[in-house]
Amino acid sequence: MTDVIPQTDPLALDRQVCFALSIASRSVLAIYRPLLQPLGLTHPQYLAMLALWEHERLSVKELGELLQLDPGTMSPLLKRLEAIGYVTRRRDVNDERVLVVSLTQRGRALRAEAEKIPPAIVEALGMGLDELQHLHATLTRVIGAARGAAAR
Amino acid sequence: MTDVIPQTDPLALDRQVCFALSIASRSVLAIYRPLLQPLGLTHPQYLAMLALWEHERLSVKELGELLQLDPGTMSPLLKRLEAIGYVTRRRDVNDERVLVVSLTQRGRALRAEAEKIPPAIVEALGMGLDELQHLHATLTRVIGAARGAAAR
DNA sequence: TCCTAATCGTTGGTGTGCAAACTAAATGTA
DNA sequence: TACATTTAGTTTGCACACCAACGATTAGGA
Repeated sequence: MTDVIPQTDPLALDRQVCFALSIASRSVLAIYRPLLQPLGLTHPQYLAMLALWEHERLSVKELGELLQLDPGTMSPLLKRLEAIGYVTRRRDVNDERVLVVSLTQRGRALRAEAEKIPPAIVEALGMGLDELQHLHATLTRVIGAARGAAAR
Repeated sequence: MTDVIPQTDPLALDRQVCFALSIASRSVLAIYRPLLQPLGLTHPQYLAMLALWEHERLSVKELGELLQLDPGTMSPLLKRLEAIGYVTRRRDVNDERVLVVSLTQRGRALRAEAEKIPPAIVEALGMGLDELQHLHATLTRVIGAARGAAAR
């Protein structure tokens, strides 16, 4: 009972879940930033690399679906990854509409560096693994609920 | 036990908390968007209005601290709110460095419209209030942990 | 086969977020 | 009082994130 005065205002800033969600997301990204900088990656670029380390080659559309990002967001992002030299972008031979993104040798090699990041984050956050797993589960439920709402 | 094959790869995309956090944040914001559009507000602008409905008048610095946003982000955002006609921006008479942001009549009146939003969100998400409160508490812990890490 | 519709990615516009350089104003100190 | 320092906002540059319009390609149907 930290609040003597009951918070009844549904518009109180510190009661908004969306507000907590934005800040939490930005705060956690801020921890990644210095760790990703040596790799030359931003956080969305890092997520794209994670997807490629898992799948080796993906179309822009598939990557966008995995990361839940617009093609208009993916397109320039992938061009930057290509400019750095971590991926190649080539039209599919069987369907000239689709652009296949593949890892370069340098992109594949980067994985070894990236493996240091998750433990560094956990260490920096100072939260237990069980707690983080629980958070992950909760967030997954929110994502499901939000996507359900969007579909309606 | 949905996973037959144990997920041991710490770089698996769907195990990253940062990934879940980004997507959850964006997914929830997507629910706000159509609700805020009639008010002519983006989500960050909505958060600024929440702060002003609570405090009536705030300096740019104070607003930035409340919303955890850069002055470089606040500055153009507040100009847009002024252009719409919801706030005024005036230099403080006692200290010409600080810019005081205050609500206009229209800005104050908007609150009545905004009151419909939180229940609409809860309804759309279809999650229980207790569940949302629990999420809020968890996010608050993450924010604290992340801010602690940043300070180190 | 020809034509319409659907698919895939790109481009341009707007609005954040963050960092760094900059201006104006106030503060503290010699 | 004069000057260096600090503080508050603005501006610029870059990278998302989303939307709408567009061009190229493919698939489907008359």
